[in-house]
Amino acid sequence: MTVPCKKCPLRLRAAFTSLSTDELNFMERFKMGELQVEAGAPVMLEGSKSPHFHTVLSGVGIREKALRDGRRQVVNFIFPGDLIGLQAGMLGEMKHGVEAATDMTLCVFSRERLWDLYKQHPARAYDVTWLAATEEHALGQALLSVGRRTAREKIAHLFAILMRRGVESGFASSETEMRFPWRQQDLADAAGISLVHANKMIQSLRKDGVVRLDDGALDILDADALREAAMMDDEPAGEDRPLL
Amino acid sequence: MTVPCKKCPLRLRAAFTSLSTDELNFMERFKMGELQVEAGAPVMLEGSKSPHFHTVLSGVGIREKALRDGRRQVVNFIFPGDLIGLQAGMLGEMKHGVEAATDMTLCVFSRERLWDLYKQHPARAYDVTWLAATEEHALGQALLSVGRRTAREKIAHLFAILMRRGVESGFASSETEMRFPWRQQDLADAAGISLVHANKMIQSLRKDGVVRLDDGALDILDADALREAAMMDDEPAGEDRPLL
DNA sequence: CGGAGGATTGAGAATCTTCAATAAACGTGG
DNA sequence: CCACGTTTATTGAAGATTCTCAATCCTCCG
Repeated sequence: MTVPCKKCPLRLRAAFTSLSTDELNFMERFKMGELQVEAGAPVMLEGSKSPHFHTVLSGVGIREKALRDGRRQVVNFIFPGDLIGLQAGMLGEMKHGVEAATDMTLCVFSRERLWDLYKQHPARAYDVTWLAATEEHALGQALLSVGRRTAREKIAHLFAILMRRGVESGFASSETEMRFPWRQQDLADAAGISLVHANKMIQSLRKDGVVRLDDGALDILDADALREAAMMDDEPAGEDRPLL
Repeated sequence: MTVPCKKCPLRLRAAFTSLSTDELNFMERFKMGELQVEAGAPVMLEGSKSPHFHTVLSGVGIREKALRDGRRQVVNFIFPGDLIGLQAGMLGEMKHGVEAATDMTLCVFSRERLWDLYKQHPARAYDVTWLAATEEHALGQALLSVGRRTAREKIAHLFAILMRRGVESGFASSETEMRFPWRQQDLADAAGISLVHANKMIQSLRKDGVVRLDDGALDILDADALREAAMMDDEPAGEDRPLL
């Protein structure tokens, strides 16, 4: 049994802007169903040409790309409310793979009707572009980090970013604590460093009392120290994020 | 004297899709003027809140971000036809700076009227999203490169990507030769390596007869060797790219 | 109990960075 | 036309960071 858009639990969160009744009705016809994916399983494969795209209803995952010899880069982390597969919708095929880190449930939309959305609901089309621009911003941040931060700064930055996204999306259980289903290998591949070295940087942050990370949970012990270790310039809190 | 959209020289290129008369008229009212920027000068500053955004009519440049201590990452290279400042339009402020590498001339659009575009010309709104999605793809590629390629592969990959963009946009003078106004420091900052090491990797590619780079010109001497050195999987040629 | 996946640690090896010096190219003022 | 300052390119060498290899440990699960 699928959740009707009118009762979408994500929409209750303050972080998402609200839709008119008319728009909700459209979305409801737009929505083709739901998709369940198990932790560890692929959601979409790099290069695939799915006729669908998705919004994450619950759970988290990663976006990843690979070189032909297998070297892997985690491009981004996925949280509830994120749009998946827009690239396939616009560009014909997925330019990265998506993998579930926890069990995930996804809203399934028809790629064909994306065009109807643009024609009939320009405000929602605007939202789609907003999401794409935000995604672009996130990738730019990641690129700066991977290109110019030291290994320790990269790991600290990842923790800071992940926690922020967790809080914004409601995935985190508090401002400082969050379930952490990702492997150290995922962190290493996101930071562009080796697994061994990633582990050593995590140890360093632990030793200095900046974060705790065990039993699949992340705990920010000293937020200021973390920002410092991550070389972050404090950004103002994000505005409301559109949904679907 | 500014170029009317109807006579936009870029539109003549096969790589750009064509607009209806109606749309051209709209674009003409949308366009507020032209902007000239000298080589080396900033086009937009990171964090700025310009009421305008732009399409590049001629010339090339770079997008860059910086850490607060000055470490710089070149996020992307800009070619004719590229959209600049969409982020400021959607997100309120520029998330990266833009700098001219050659003299550039830009089309100036009003940020406020972007919304009118969405309401009145959904097909063009779709194009804007297409451009954003393509940009996102490019950043994903860059991230994979910076995170997982070796220094030599990174430099080779940059040459390959730059040449491809140059050819697609008409900036390159042939399939293998292109004016190259960027400094080695820009390449290093794009690859996420030091200037000294970037220079050594360039030397290595020269020594192996892969590229020539001097007098401000890049010459691909052996395209296959370049793809090999860059660890590229050959992508099919890009489809038509929308303009404005 | 045995196997698999993940985390941890030590150590030598490589890649890459920083420092430092020189060379080449170019525009400016005299 | 030349001297000079500025910017960019080039090269060598020492030093760091980061990587790879390899072993151990731990937890979970059938």
